[in-house]
Amino acid sequence: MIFSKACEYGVRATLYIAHKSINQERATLKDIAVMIDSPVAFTAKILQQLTKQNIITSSKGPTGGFKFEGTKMKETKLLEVVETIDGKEMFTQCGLGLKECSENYPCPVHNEYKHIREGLLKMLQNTNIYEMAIGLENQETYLKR
Amino acid sequence: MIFSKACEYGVRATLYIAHKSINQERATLKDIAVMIDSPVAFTAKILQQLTKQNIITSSKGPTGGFKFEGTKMKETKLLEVVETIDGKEMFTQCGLGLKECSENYPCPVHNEYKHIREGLLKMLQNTNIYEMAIGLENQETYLKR
DNA sequence: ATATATTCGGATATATTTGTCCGAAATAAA
DNA sequence: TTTATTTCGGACAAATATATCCGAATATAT
Repeated sequence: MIFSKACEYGVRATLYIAHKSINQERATLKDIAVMIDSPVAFTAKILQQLTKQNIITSSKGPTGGFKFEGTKMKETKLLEVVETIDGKEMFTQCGLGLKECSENYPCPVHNEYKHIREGLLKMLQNTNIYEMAIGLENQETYLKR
Repeated sequence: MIFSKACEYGVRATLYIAHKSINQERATLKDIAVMIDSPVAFTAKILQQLTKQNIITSSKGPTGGFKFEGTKMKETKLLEVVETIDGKEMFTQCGLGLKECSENYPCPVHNEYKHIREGLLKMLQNTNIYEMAIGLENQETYLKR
């Protein structure tokens, strides 16, 4: 509920692609959708966003698909994926929806909410794609069910 | 973005009602909508939910409106308001949308996300309506703009 | 009694998110 | 060059969230 459905699919797809890239394999849209259990065409749109942001690369035709280029996977944080799909607003906006909420003009939950928001941001900044893909590799973590 | 728009309005309305109740005054729908800057009819629906949950009470007719009964305001935590409107799912669901995500079958963000979710839950459990209404009373915090 | 002010509840409208469809473009292999 | 396989992009559809409208029910005061 913190992340949109699109973002959930996006992160799962990204991690699956990373997992494949570690083994020098491309991931096709069909493959991805099956492996992360997501709607194919909707997933395609999300992958296009990630491709435009140069997080992943795509190629068409047979042998085409999605992958991480070079060391990109090790340099990319979860935050970049989330921001590409859900935007940065969730890390800046007021918990009660006020436009002008700030230290000088705080809403009633300003301080308490700020900590949550910052915790989330730090978590996403500190989590990198490669490390999570290794967890998948070792079957310590999963992307569907 | 963590809370729905309905929930944002609901919390703001609740705090305004609490603020009025401290001064032994009722809050009418119109009054509330103006003071928290929310759409009137939509706010009405949300207040009905809170009334059905017995968080606030309502009365019809002239002199009618919404208020906190007796010591209710001091006993009510922010969590109850949020759960009434947005449900409990946000405190239990997987960050990547998996149905069966758990300690035994974790998604790649399971542990990291768990801390965020629990932090949010604790924050909402520890925040009570009365204390926040006092902040409004003292003009240390605000409900609109 | 009547008029007035309020909440309640159902139907409807609008906006956004989620999801689908399909033809075009690109690429590789036969 | 043809065929097969893939992503791309635009239009469309469905589901959900947000918001409005209006008459009914209720309560108060005149």
